[in-house]
Amino acid sequence: MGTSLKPTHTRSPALPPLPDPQHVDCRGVASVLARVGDKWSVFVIMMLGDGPKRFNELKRMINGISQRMLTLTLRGLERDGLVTRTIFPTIPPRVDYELTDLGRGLQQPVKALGQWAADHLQQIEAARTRFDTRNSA
Amino acid sequence: MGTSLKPTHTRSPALPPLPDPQHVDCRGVASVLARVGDKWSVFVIMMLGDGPKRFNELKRMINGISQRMLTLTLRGLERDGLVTRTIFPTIPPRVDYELTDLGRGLQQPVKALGQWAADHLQQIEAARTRFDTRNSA
DNA sequence: CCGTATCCCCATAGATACTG
DNA sequence: CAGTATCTATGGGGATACGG
Repeated sequence: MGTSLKPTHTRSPALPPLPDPQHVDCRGVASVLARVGDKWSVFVIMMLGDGPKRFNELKRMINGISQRMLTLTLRGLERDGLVTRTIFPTIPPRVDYELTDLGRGLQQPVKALGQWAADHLQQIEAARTRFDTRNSA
Repeated sequence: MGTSLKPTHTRSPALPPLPDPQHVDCRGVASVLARVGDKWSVFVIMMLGDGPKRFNELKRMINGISQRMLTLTLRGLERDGLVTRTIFPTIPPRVDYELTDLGRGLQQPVKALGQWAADHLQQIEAARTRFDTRNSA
């Protein structure tokens, strides 16, 4: 947004326009990035890429996630409108989670990032080893 | 939506090949995503987009970051080979941080993600409000 | 089967003070 | 100017047990 050019408080000569984390846009964007950086969210989003899944189905697919964390992660994604939660009042109960259009949209940039990460993992790990070696010596 | 018309859940008795977070690739990718999800890393990477910056220059640009956090963030980025640290043994001392080629490469997918976040922030915030309203009632 | 509730640990962020 | 050192506190995340 090109927010109006209000000459703020005339405090400092010129405030940086974009990089202020307190700025609304930055904070909003950061909150989305935080979700991506979330330990489990990305995995869940990827799992749901090929159709709806049930709770325990997801739990089994994502090896290592606790029931609690899966619930919290799904709630967070649901809250952000990225997945839908559908309850089938059967016995035993059944709940399906499915990506929304918004969630599917997020998949692309996330995949791009994941692709980049996979492509450069070698370089990064090499850099880490080098750094650790230099520093531990 | 267009997901293939899977007749059933074809419950595979075997283990899923890709989505195991314990798998090396997944963990590696996750570690990169974690860095992106880091509260400050993305800001720093963006700040360095237009040339090298000094420590306090960055600190001033990123409103709200503490000295400690900036140091830790920069160390992490340096460790991953995303930024370089150049010391000028002058008085007073001067240290320049600059994006490496690797770091510049990471900028693109990150920008794409940031762009998506900015584009859909309205939708997400609306979803959050709706969810919170429904749930608090 | 699908969650919520509780307890506990420790990793991390912030504030502050000090050094090269 | 550019850090390091130290302390504290907040909360993320795992394990477990119980409820609908």
